[in-house]
Amino acid sequence: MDLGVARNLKISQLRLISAIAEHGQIRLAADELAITQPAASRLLADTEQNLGAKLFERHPKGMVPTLIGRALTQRAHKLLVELRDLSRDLHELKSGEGGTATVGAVTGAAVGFVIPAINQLKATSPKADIHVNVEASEVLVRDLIGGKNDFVLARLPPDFNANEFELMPARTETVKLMVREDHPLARATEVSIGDLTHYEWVMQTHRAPIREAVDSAFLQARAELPTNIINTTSLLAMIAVLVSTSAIAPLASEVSDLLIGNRVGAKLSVLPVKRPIVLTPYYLLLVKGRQLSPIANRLRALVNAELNRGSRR
Amino acid sequence: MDLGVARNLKISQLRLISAIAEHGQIRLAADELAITQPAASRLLADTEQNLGAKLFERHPKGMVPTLIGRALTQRAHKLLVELRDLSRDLHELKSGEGGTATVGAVTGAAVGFVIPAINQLKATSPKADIHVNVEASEVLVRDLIGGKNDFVLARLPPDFNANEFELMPARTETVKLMVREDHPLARATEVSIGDLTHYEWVMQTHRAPIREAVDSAFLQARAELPTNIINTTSLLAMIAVLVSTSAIAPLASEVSDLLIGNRVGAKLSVLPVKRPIVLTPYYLLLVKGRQLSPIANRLRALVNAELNRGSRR
DNA sequence: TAAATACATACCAAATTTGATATGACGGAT
DNA sequence: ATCCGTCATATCAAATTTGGTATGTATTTA
Repeated sequence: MDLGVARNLKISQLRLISAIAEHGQIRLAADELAITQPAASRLLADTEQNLGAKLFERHPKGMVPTLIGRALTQRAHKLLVELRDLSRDLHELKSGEGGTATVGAVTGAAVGFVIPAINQLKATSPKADIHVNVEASEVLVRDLIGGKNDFVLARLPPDFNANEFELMPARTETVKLMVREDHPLARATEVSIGDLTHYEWVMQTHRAPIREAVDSAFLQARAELPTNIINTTSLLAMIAVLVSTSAIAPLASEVSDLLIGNRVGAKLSVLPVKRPIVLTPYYLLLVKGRQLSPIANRLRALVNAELNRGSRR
Repeated sequence: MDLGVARNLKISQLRLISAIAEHGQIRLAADELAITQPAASRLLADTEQNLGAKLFERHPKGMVPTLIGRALTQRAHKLLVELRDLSRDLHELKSGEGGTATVGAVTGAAVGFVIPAINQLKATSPKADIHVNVEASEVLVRDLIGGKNDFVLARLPPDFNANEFELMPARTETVKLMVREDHPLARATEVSIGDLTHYEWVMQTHRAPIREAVDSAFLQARAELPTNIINTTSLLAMIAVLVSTSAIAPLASEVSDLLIGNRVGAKLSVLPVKRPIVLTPYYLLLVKGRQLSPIANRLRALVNAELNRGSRR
């Protein structure tokens, strides 16, 4: 991974940047770092030279971040939080604490299989510490490899080696284009993706599989991509936009089915597009050779059973 | 901020840890860092000594992360991504690029005011680059201070200094307890929070304001806290659990209103609790003295207008 | 006008880092 | 038994870092 100018940064520099932004004075920041004011001044100057940018404007009564300084301060803060959490993780793991089951799933799989399995597990073990991550496959698989998820229901991104994983029965996921119930196109008998270019859209940003699947559908239809788009990952925001505008939102079919199904009954409709928009299949993935906690193993077995109950599509 | 053992970490160590985990061999990791294998071996050994933990098990054919090593690898990766993004930010800002409007809002405010304002902005500037962060207040305010959000609709957490902000008209947010439409308690005329201890719950983890408000309501009623809880931040997961179990989910009243209102019409009900569960008021917050981009200023004005249209509560 | 406050620069010395080469230990493959 | 591949250790030297003290500059305050 190319870190650019950040490759030479030091944690002390991040701490200084963050402390100056917080206190507004380098003298106070120096105190926090337990160094003298001249040492802090030089450290800041060195940092600015390394980065090639002025981070703070100097004033008689202290310092104020520049625009770049604000951006850097925000990043520095995130980094420091991450470092603190790294220490905490380390401490907890050394103590033999921290036993949870963490399962990751793409949205459809979360709704269709993971939640039911968790509900079953909770029936017998109501106090089990279960965490559900609903994310894109790339994030899920990377986190699986990185040990953050115990197992995941996700697609296998192309640049990952399938041999590293145990894969369970495949599932195919499709995308439904949602609109509000009284949308101009809600009662259309059939629409082509190309007809939808000039509508408003609300969806995740680029690189989300759903977004790529939608972009791909436009390209395959040789149609222009939409440009009137609100970017958000929040389902809530999407629903709010859908019911108050003529926007279109692409959602996984399991999500769509949940929302407009009898149990929830949201007043949304699915556009009948000529060619279904299909996402690549997803799998229950585990890393070969990795041991799971007993609770994670039980949850995996329950998810597996849920997958096997439904017929293949 | 106390970084614990992480205070002495170096970026080269993070890169090494991440590269070893990725490649499985220290020789290949050394290649990636452009250092010799013995240098990498010593760097790893020094890192393990500093952290007081073994990160990798050595084998004749390479290395495998230990449990602690997996956790560290995941953190290291996050840190490296953050550093890369720091460099990218810096590069973009130096080039005069990167003009967006980023608004943060708690869930109710997002639904009630931000989405409508964005819809209006989009009507005249459909290609404006707008980002919406729906998070807890503490995250939003911290990110506001850190420059990540241009402005936010959030509560002011107690340990923040109100004088740093421009505050706009206050709003009070209440929590509604949601259940599926045919829940045993759905038609109750009145329930006490204490009656709900032994039901299943699905909600965010501790420290989320909604979770704290719910915990507080139980404590004020001198009732036991529920223990049968599924932890998730995903609204989708909550809805899925609600419609398939007898679980209760606390949601902001604006979210609740959106879901069960005429426009969405989800088959959920609100439990009529005797004492309303109230969250602290939230505000439109900006940092004093900070300049916003023109698009961010316009969005703020529109949000302000939305706030002023509704009557005070 | 003098004092106080805040940041900047110069210089110094000790400690640490950084990366190399040379070589050893260990386990697996042939 | 030998060779190969991978990781570990020892040693060295150059460069860099780290933090200090002393002092300077600029602005504000009393």
